[in-house]
Amino acid sequence: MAPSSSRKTADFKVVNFKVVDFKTEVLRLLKTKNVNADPSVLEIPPTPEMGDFAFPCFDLAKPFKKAPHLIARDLAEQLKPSAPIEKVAASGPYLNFFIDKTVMIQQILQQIHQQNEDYGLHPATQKVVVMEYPSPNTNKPLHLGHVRNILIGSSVSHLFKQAGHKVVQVNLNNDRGIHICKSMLAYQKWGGKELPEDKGIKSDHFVGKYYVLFSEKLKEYPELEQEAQQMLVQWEQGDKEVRKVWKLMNAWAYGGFEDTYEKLGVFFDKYYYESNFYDLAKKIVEQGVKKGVFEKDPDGSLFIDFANDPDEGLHHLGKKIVLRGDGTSIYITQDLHLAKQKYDDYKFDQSVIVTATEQNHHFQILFAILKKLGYVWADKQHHLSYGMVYLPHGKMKSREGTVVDADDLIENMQDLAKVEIRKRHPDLSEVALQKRAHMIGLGALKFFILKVDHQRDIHFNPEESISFEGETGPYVQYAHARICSILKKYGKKPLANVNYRLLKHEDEIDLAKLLGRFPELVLDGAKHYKPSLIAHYLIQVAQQFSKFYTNCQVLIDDHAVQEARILLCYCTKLVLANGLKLLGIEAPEEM
RNA sequence: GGACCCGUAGCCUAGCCUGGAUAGGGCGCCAGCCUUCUACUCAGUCUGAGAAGAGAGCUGGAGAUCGUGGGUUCAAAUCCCAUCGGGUCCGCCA
Repeated sequence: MAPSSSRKTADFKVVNFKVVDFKTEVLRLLKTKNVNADPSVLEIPPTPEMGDFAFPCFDLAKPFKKAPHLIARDLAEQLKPSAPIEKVAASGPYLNFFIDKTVMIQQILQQIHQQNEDYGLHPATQKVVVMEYPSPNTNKPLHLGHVRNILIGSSVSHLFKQAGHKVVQVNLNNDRGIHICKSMLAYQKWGGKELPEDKGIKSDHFVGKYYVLFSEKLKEYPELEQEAQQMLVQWEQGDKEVRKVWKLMNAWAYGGFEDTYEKLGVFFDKYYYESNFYDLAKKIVEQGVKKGVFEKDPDGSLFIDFANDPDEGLHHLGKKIVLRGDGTSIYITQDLHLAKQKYDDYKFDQSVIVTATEQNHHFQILFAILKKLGYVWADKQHHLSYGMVYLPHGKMKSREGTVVDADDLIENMQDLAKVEIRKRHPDLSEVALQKRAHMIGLGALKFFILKVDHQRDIHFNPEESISFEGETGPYVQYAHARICSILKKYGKKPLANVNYRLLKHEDEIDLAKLLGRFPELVLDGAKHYKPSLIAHYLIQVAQQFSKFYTNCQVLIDDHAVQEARILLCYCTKLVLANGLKLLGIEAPEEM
């Protein structure tokens, strides 16, 4: 059995920094002329020269009985801006607001400096979110699909935590069933007393080897299918010998999984085991029969038929068996139970399950059934699904052995990173090289996968991902390392009370404004389950930083300017590090 | 037969939920800038070529019928309908 995770969910720190909300100030000013608006209508103008916030006047056309551009023009004349709003100007149908740059930059940089690694963390909401992923089968090692699953699940968990929610990360081990018996049978027949350590193979790969062997031998001995079925019956009857092999091989699988989880930097708060509840699951179905949700087929199986449902929108879901005629449970039976179990355990406000899009239909039915069963929490479930991951040579296929193994992939990425690092640092020690290769290799992989919207298919390109240029993890990491190098040269602790008036170059202003948007990006990312928003934001920050750095020298003789720019660098570094952390990526001090 | 997802420059991608100002990035391509090194010519300077960048950086340019057709709207990449192309699913497998 896998050890239950020793890691506790992080405690929540109270965010108590008082921030001047510029949007509120803008709305307050508008209200002086009886214009009531919601913060969400305020836009950010396409270019900074046009202002900091824009209020579109289209909606006022009807009540004011005037053309939008005239309303904007008149309001611009009538409104009397006061600090921190400097100016109001009409631009066509838009009313643009200019905030005092010094005040704005000071607000942003001071907040970042004060909150430090908590910048981006929102006040606790008391909302409990259960994240379930990657829920592997224990008959083979984790593959490329699991990698995407894990990266999304883990990153969304981080986002929820930063948004102030309490997150419980759970992992269901699909540890029983015919597929498990297949690898067990193959091991019994052809494995001898062989142990993973004898062969020097990672233990989960060792298990996977016998799963593949089963498929191969099946061509020669078709009766194996029957034997595996027989083994499953024996397992259910508690046959000592079968259970012994089962425990042994599952332990090997778990050992390997833990290693892969650790390499990917993920931890779980709770493991569920299908074997613990597969036969309890039928109870929930029995209750459904009493409620009249499920019907009985002549052969004894239980089903639900949405085709006759009063809700026409559910008709396409069709008929679904929920319990076999012999009383044994199937996939959906167990998921019904697990959903309830998770609620009983955590009383969640939201439950998220991460799987590939091929299971969309399954979860539609699952959620529909839970609703029929009358659970109040049925609507609090979310299926977070993701598209395929393709490799340059084509789609991965588990049956044909072209599947890309997670461990191999990780190792490959590290090797690619090593080559890049060696090019630049021929004399770096082996230990340091290994450490950097891990940071950069994994950073490249994670960033490449997470920057793409989860619904899209990905064509993973290892060489492109590892590049230090373009929209890549290493590019963002590099920006971070560069700043660390500057701060090191500076040699002192960056101060928060600098002369903010000196940060007046447009690249300085743009960078500071961008940094100020991080907290809202965290909320957006959590709301939409989209780590990709963070990835794209980080690219923007890294680009803007490079631009600033090119045009504004930091380490210069003018102490006051130097201090101000150092603070800006320091805050940029914090945002990059905090953002990368949301993606599960390390921010290296040197590369 | 039905359901869902995707379609944005040669390639990859953001924006779509919640309609608004020139559809934002990246790769590749073209033209430049900064720094260093190497080699060559030369008295030296200028210039040329190549390589590189712990400032792996920056600037500019070319490149888009937002799959197509219709509708709603003052306004559509965004909403609605239809259609085409790609993918996934519709199992008493998981």
